[in-house]
Amino acid sequence: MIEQLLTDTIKAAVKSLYQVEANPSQIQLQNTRKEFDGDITLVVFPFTKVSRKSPEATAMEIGEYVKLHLSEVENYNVIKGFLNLSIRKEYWLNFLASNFGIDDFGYGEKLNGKPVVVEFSSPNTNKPLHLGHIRNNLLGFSLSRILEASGKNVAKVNLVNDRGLHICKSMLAWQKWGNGETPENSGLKGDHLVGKYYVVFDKYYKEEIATLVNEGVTPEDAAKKAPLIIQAQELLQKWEAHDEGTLTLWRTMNDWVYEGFAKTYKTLGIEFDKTYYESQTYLLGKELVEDGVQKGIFKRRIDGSVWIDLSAEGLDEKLLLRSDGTSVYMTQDLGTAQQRYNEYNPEQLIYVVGNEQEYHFNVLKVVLKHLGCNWADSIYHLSYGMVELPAGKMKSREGTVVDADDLMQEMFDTSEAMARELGKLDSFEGEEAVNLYRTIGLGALKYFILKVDPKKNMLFNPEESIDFNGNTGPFIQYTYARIKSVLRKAQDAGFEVSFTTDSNAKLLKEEKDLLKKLHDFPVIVLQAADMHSPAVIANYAFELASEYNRFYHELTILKEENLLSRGLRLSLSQFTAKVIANALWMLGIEVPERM
RNA sequence: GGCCUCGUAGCUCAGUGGAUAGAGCAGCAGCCUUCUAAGCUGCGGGUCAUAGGUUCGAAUCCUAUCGGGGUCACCA
Repeated sequence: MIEQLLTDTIKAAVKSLYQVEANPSQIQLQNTRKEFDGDITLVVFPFTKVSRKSPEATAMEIGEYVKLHLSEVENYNVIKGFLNLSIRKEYWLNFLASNFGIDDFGYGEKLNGKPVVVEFSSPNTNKPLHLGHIRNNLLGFSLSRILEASGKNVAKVNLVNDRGLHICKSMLAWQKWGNGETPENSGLKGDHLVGKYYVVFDKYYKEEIATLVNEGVTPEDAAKKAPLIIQAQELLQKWEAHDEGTLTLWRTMNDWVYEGFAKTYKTLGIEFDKTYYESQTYLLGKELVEDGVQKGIFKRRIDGSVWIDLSAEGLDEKLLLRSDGTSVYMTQDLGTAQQRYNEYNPEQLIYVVGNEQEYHFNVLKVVLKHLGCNWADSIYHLSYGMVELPAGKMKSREGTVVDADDLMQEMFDTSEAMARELGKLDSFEGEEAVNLYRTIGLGALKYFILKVDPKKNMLFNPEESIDFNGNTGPFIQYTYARIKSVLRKAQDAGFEVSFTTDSNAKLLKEEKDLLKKLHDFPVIVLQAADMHSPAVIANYAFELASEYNRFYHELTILKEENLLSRGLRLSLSQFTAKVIANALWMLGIEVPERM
């Protein structure tokens, strides 16, 4: 790569000119800004101390040395403290010739290292998936693919939270008010049906609290003493005591939910290598806690509850086991972390979980360290912000939750309506048209969510967000489809798309800019894997597509007189299409061959 | 209140130590005998929350303040 050659040469230049060994961090290379001549720019301010000369004079000296000693550098110019280096067109042409046939261009070398385990989705079985889960699922899936592309061995795992008080609430409500309703006899999707009874529980629970408050009970006490919540707690105890009737109902209702989830995941286009269920792992956590009590790491209070005091670490006291012996969230997570370590011995253990659980993961790490698990440092919490609606936070009780299934359907419908309006569907028939608007609708949704930095809260406006123009997934898909169309026409006209560079080929400024953009792709992938951010890939994909679209305007390939240029442009187009497809693959977005 | 986090154009977001801070949307003005106008070109729009500090250089790092969000449960 040219960057390495430049770094080495600049290092030699500094040594020869100023008799000083240059620190790698001092050699700051960046892409030259569009408005200046040159391709790669060296910031020379860091060297003015050793050169004892003005920034301009220092840049001139280094520029002269580099031009003389590195044949790839054609020329240089100096503006203030910036040394702009022009790279010979042969370098770019060779880069294109040697890479445009490589299918996995941009992907890192496949390393046979320890696996990276990525946990994402992690749904509860008491309600259907909503917009917040969509952000989680898309981030987790895309992150897995980026890591995979960077050469890692990735295991995508899902941890279904299928037990706990919240599930008992749905079960209780169904027992009381369900009248035997099933997905079959109601036509409701299983997860939606169970979610309905979760809401029913909440409704009657609220009523009971209100009644108690009217009788003079404080709201806090009312919330604890309402008959429904007590019955739900009893149900949880029966569950943990393996009561057969409770277990049967629990299995039945969970199966309904899983059937619903499977459909949602399929529509969203994500899958997992392995799915864990908390009902099968929480006991491991209890064992760990008992172990900790034996070793004196945790303390058991008189009422039977188990705690750890983390005030020395600046955290609070934390409950690890309830006084009635049932496990809490932390108990389960300790167990699943240990299990994952045993099973995978991972290089890194990534959890894609919302930022409201940052405290939880800090505690998890510290508790594991108290237990002597040095591998706790390999835990990384990819924390993402909430998705907000124009009206504010999503609240299930107020019915402001954007349901995942509804949202995707709406995206499909809108993309179909748009396509019809633009006349895009005219040459498509039946299933092909259906697939197209699903691909585009999903592309719009995925890109919209992934282009935002994960750690930030983001706003989702249902009316305005469904956009297919500008910085959107469909724009990038459109660019890809257009390139494919060009290539088809060229091939039909008998032009060879395979190409070897000829130093006589013209290389326009636009072509060079596009090549530079493509040239950066492998670095972008590594960067995104490092900072765990699909947003880096998404924004790159848009910039690349924009660059090509502007350039496309000038193309007129099929009318071009100069055959050499036509060959260059066709291969440049093909290469661009491949990089776009690779970038979109990492985002989990499909590319349509025509649209 | 303690801790964490965010604050960039009317709106949604990039940029996280370098040059004159960028896109898209919205607004205005143009461009379809060319491969596909889901596109392209141009115009207007900024005290990078505020005040200090660090340095050759700060939207970016540090401190304080203001504002939004999160968290500090025998919920998950």
